[in-house]
Amino acid sequence: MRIGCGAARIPRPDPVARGAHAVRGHSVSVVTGKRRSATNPVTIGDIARVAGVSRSTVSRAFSRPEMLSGETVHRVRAAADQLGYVVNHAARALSTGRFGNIAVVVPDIANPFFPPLVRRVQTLADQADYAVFLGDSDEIADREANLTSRLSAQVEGFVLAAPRLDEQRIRELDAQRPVVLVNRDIEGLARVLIDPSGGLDEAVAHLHRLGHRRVVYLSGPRESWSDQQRRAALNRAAERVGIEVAVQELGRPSSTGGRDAVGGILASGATAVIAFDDVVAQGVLAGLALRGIAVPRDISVIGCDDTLASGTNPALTTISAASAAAGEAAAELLLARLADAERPAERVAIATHLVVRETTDAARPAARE
Amino acid sequence: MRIGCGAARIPRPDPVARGAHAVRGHSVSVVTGKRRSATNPVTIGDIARVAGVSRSTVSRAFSRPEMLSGETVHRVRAAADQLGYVVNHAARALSTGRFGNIAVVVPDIANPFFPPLVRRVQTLADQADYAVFLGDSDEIADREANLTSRLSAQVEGFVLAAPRLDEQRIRELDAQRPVVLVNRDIEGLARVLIDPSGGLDEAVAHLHRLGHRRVVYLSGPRESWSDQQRRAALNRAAERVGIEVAVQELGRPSSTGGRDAVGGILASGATAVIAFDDVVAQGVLAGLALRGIAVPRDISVIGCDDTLASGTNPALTTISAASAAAGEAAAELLLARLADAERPAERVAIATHLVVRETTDAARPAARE
DNA sequence: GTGAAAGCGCTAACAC
DNA sequence: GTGTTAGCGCTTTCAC
Repeated sequence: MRIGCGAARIPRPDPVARGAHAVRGHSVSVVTGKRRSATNPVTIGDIARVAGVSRSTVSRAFSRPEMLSGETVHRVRAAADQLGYVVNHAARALSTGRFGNIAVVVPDIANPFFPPLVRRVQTLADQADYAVFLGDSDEIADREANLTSRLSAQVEGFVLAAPRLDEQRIRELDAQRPVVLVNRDIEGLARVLIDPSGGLDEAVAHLHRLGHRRVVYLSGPRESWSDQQRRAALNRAAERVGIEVAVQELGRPSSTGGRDAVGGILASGATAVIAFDDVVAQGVLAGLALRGIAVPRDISVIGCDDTLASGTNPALTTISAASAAAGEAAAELLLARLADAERPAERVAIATHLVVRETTDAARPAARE
Repeated sequence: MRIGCGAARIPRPDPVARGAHAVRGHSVSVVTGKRRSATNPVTIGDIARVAGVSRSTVSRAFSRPEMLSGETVHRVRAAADQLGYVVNHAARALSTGRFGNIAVVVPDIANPFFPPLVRRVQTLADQADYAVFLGDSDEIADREANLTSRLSAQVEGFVLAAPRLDEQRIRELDAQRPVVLVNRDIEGLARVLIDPSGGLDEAVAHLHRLGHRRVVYLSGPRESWSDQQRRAALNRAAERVGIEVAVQELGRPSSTGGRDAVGGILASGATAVIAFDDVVAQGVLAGLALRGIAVPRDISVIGCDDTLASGTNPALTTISAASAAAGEAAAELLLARLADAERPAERVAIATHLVVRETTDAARPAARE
């Protein structure tokens, strides 16, 4: 048994002994008799002891070094480095309310629209010393609600990308923690909106010029703001030039969904397809290929989001969406808001345009006309 | 001044008055007069007051309801629901050491190999009531180190996917918190390994059968275990059948990297290309198309990971990698470990095979031979 | 410039 | 079965 450790409670025998045994309340094999703290391997108290100062001083050395003598700061920092200290944000948050965490919630991280967005958010957050939680709602509003409420006690703010939640719940969340929306337009909230109308106007004009008079729109999820915008913008543009639009409901955007929609597309008699996104469009391409229907000879296909680059077969004409740019704008909005609570909730709009691929133009006068 | 509140310290006057003042230390514009607690809007103490029980009882009603009378549990839960209570995991962690968080760290979330993996991890974690942090190291070992150390005080464990960190630092991390590796083989650590040899054997046999005798391998990042494995497995298989392999170093896998490699590929005189992953292979396809070189007539291309489905042009022959399956296995390993600390670190292997696309077989006898 | 003490929200020995 | 008390790691008045 060790003797002579005068401290009121012996915090931690020594670096080696530390880290060896179980958690409070559990009787784990006590053979070694060692145990590390519930959370941090090295705490402010450890540093205080080594540096010969109080815990407050150590704390200040990190958060308000200007309050301390340079000498002290240096000594504390040295001790911290030596011990390998890393701040416990959770504990800090308990007293400051600042977690140093934000959350990004998406409907489906496997949908190629979102990874570039998430990546930008993560990068900017990291630069501002925030860590990021990722929530994947699987396109389900209630799961999104669970995620956000679960997370709200650990984050300072949210980026909700294409949220499926109803407006009411989003407003409630925003009342708790600052929220930045991507592709969802709620008055008074910070939001980044990708406006599809520019790209769709061009797409419709393009199709019209090529002789198409009837197109089918393969929709996205009902809850999707983007889908609503695209639908509306398409109808407006089509009406203007005298093109007829038939909508085919698809729900969750997926390649198989697009493939399975081919039957309906052909039955509709349309000569061109505009898909909710590139993933769906790619499925359509695959489905058409299976039936031996040639694109663009027999039918034209246009996607949205420009997520598949020129990788499809044939290379897909699409409408740009700039998801990374949206992620960047969202992160900036949120971080600025966290840095300055008084900042008003801004609204950022991102324009789109038609991207016609060089290799093959998916839009052509339909042979069946 | 309020009198008669016998408690040693007055916790909080009442629900309305609460939230009425500024953040500790900050003098915020008090016009609205509203302000919530540093972290949670409603705490265990609030519930205790409403339900007329002690805070411990409230706590127990959630963590160990079987200790309490059904009546009490019910009353507490009712009060909690009414107030809209959500547990503060950070505070809980401070006393239990259990955060209810895990972290997934990837080199590049925009690389299509990772989203399905991350998604599976997130889904399984969610089911076990864990929230997940996402770290994107941008392929940089030091950033990965920062992320993991930053996060280690808020998570119970890590999934490190294709980590770029050196073995030593990974071991140190694992000593702090359980780590599960994906595509990195470190003895004694839990890991999920996708074994490329099956698929590469098939690919090489396939190419050999078609008459190819010289292939170029477009490598991945040096730090990548997967790349090392693929390189080695390819060399073994090639040697066996008498095919010559030229390696072209590429670093970070990207479509543009693949496209820019085309010059070197052509100069090498090889008749087939095996790329580190599908993204690179797609870039090669694009680069070849730009030069008017036909695949598979003039040269054959095979990818890895099967991340682009049949969306490339022409549809890409590739080697399966099952990133979702890897994510699932990794999550299971980690969650099992968290539920039972005594569990040994397992090693899971995932086999691969060659996926020859229906539309067009990218491997053919080279015309230039 | 630095230390003592209280407290963030929660859990867990230890009474009763 | 339930309340009391102490304490997780950190910050922050308030003294000195």
